[in-house]
Amino acid sequence: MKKHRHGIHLIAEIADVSIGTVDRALHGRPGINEATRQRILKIAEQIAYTPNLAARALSVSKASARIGVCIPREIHFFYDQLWGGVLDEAKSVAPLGIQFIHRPVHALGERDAEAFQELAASGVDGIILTAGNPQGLKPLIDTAEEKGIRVVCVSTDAPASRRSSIVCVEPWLNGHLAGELMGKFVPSGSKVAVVAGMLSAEDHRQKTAGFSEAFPQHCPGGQIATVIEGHEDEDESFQKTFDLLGRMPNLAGLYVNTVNCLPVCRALGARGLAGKTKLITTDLFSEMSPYFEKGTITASIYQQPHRQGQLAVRLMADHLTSKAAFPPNVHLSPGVVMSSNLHLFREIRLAPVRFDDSLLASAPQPVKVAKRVVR
Amino acid sequence: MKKHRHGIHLIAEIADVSIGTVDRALHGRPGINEATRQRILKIAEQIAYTPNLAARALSVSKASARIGVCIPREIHFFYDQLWGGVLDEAKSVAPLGIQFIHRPVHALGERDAEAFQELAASGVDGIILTAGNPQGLKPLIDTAEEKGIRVVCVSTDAPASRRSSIVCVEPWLNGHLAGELMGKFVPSGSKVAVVAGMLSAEDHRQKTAGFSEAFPQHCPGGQIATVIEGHEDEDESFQKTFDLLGRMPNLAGLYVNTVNCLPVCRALGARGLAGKTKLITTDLFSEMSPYFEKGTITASIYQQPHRQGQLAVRLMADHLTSKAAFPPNVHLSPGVVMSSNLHLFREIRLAPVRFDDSLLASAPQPVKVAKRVVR
DNA sequence: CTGAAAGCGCTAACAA
DNA sequence: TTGTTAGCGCTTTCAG
Repeated sequence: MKKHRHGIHLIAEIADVSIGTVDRALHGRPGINEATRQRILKIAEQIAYTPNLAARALSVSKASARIGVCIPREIHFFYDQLWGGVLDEAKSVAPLGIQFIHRPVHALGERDAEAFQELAASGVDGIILTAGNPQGLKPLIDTAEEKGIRVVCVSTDAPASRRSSIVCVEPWLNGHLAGELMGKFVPSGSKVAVVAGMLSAEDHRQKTAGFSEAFPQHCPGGQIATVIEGHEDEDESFQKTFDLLGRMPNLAGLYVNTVNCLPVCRALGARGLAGKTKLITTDLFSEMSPYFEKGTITASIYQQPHRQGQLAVRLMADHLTSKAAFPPNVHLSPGVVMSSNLHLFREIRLAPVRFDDSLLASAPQPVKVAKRVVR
Repeated sequence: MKKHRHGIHLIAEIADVSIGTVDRALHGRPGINEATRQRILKIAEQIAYTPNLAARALSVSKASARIGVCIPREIHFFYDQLWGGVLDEAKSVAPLGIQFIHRPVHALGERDAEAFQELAASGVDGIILTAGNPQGLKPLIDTAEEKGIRVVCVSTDAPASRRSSIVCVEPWLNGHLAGELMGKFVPSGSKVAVVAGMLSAEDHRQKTAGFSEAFPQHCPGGQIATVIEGHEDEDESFQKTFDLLGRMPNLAGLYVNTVNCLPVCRALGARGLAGKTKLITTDLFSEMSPYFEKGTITASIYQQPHRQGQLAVRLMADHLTSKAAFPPNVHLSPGVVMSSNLHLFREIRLAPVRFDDSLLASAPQPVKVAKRVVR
C-alpha cells in the first residue's frame, strides 16, 4: 500500500528523483541538469502543482523579518490614522512571523534622522518612513538601501533618494482635483483664493500649484485672486481670512490646502458667507463635521491616511515574504468628502484614536488563548 | 547552551511540562489537571503567546478553513475588478492555510441558488456571495448560517437574510452623493434628468431615490424633470436620451445610475451638448476615459469593486482564523472620479482583467514556477 | 493525568 | 549533479 503523497513529494515520486532535486528545479536554483529540470517542470505543470504557502512560511521560520516604522505622532488628525492603518495591517501579517519596531518621532521631520539611524542600526529588514526632511534623510536612506534595508516612504516622499517605493496622494494632484472641483462649483469668471499653511513647505507649494493649474481650466475666465499663508496658526489664519473676505467680498471660493481649516470656517461664518462662498478643504477630522452639515464646507479632499498605512505595510511585507518587487510608487486617488458621505469616513465614525504606548513595544499581538474550543 | 524555543515549546519549557500538556491547556481539551492548566494559561498570557497559524494549518494538513466564492463573471467592467480583489486577498491569506472554492455564476442572479447550494454542500466554512435575487437566496442563506456556514454578501445585499455581514456601497447613498454633486454643479433652479437601467431593479430604484432626495437639497429650486429607463440596451439608451435632449434642451444635468453610460455620452455628443450638460455617471471602465478628457463626463461615482472584494475576503478570513466578530456591515464611501484623478484608478491604469479559467479550480493558486530566481 | 513522537510540505545545509 | 536530513510550530495518537 503506497502512501498518498502531496506537493513536492508527489512530483519527486513521479519523476523518480529526490525532493531536493524537485526543489532545485522549481526554484531555478543552480546545480541541476537542465534535462531533469525540464522533466520536473513538466510534471509539475501536469499535476497543477501549487506550493503550500503555509508550509513555506513555516519552513526555516525565515519569516522572522523585521520592519521598522518611523512616523510622527503629531498632528493627531492625520497621523493617528496613518498609525492605525500600519497597526491594523501589522496585525494581519503578524501570523506570517513579521515583527515591527516602532520609532515614532514627535512631529513630521523632527529628529527623524536619528530615529532612522537607530532603526537602520537595529537590524531591521525594512523601514517605513514619513520623510519629513528629505534632503537630510536622503544619504541615510541611500546607505540603508545599499545595505539591503528596503525603505518605503509613506505620505511624504524623499523623491531624490533610492527608497524602494512611495505610498502617497501626490500633493500636486490633490490640489489639481480641488481646482477641478472648484472650477465646477463656481460660475464662469469667478475669483477664488487659496489659504495655504506656508508656501515654503514643498507639500503646500505643490498643492497650490496643482490648484492654480486646474482651476482656470475648469472655470472659464476664472482667476486665483490671491494666496495667503496661515502658518498653521489659528489666530493668524482667522485674521488673514477675515481680512481677505472683507477686502474681496465677491470671492466665490476658498481652497484651504492645510489641515488647519477651522479658523477659515469661522471667518466665513463671521462674515456671513458660510455656505455662500464655496469652501474646499483638505483632510478630515471630527471637528469639521458641523461645518459640513451647515454647508460651510462644500467638499474636502481626503488623503486616506489609514489606507496609506495599510498599503505601506503590505508592500513591505509582500516583498519580505515573497520577494515581490516593489512598484516604483503607489499613488492613491484622494477621496472627495461631502455631506452625503461624510459619515462613512473613519475619522467621523470612530472615536479619536489614542496613541497607545504599546506602539513602542514590538510584540506582534496580545494573548488570545481560547478557553474552550468547541468543535 | 540552550536552544531558543518558540510558541508552545517555550511555554512548555517555562512550565516544565511537555508540549502535549500545553496544547491541552490552551485548547481546553480534557485530561489535564485544572491547576496546571491555569498555570500554563498564565504563562501563555505573560509571554503574549500567539499561535502560529501557518503551523496550525500545516499540521495534519487540514486546511484551516475553506471559503466558497459565488460572484458573477458578467458584467466584466465591474465583476472582473471584484474578482480581482477577492483573488488578491485570497493570495495573501493563503499562507494561513485558507483555501478558496470558486463557483462563478454567469451574470448577477443567474442560477445563483444552485451555485450557493453546491457550495454549502461542499463543506465550506464560509461563503462570499453577490446576492442577485435576495428573495430566492434568503432561505438558503439562513439555513447555511444555521449550520454554521457564515455568509458574507458583497456588493449586492440580501438584507432580510441572516447573512453575517455585507460589504458594499449603499445604492441610496451612491445616488445621494451624485445628487449632492449635481446640485453644486448646476445653477439654482436647474432641471436635470435621471437615466436608469430599469427601475424594477432595487439597486436602480434606490440610486434614483437617493439622487432625487439630495439634488433639490443642494440646488435651490432645482427639479428632476424626468427619469428614463434604458433597460441596459445600447440603442434604447441612446435613442431615449437623444429624444429627451431634443425635447428639453435646457436640461442642465444628467445622472446615469447604470454602468451603461456610453450611449448617453454619444447622445450628448450628437446634440452638441457634450461638456455643456453636466453628466454624472456610475462606475468606471476604460472606454469612459475619452469622455472624461473631452469633458463630456463631469464626474463618475465609483464603487471600488476591487476593494469590496478584498474586504469581503478579509472579513471572512479574520473571522475564520481568529473568530473575529463580523461587523454588521461595511459601507464604503463611493469614490468620485473626475478628469484629474481618472488615471489613478485601476480600471484605467491596468489592462482589462481577463477571466481566467483557473478561477474555476479550487486550488488556491495556479502553478507559478519560477524559471529562475535571481537573488 | 502526562509525556513522547510522528508527521504536515517546504527550505536549506550538508553528504555523496 | 543528486540525495539525505534536520527542522519550522502545531495537532494528534499512543504509551506510560
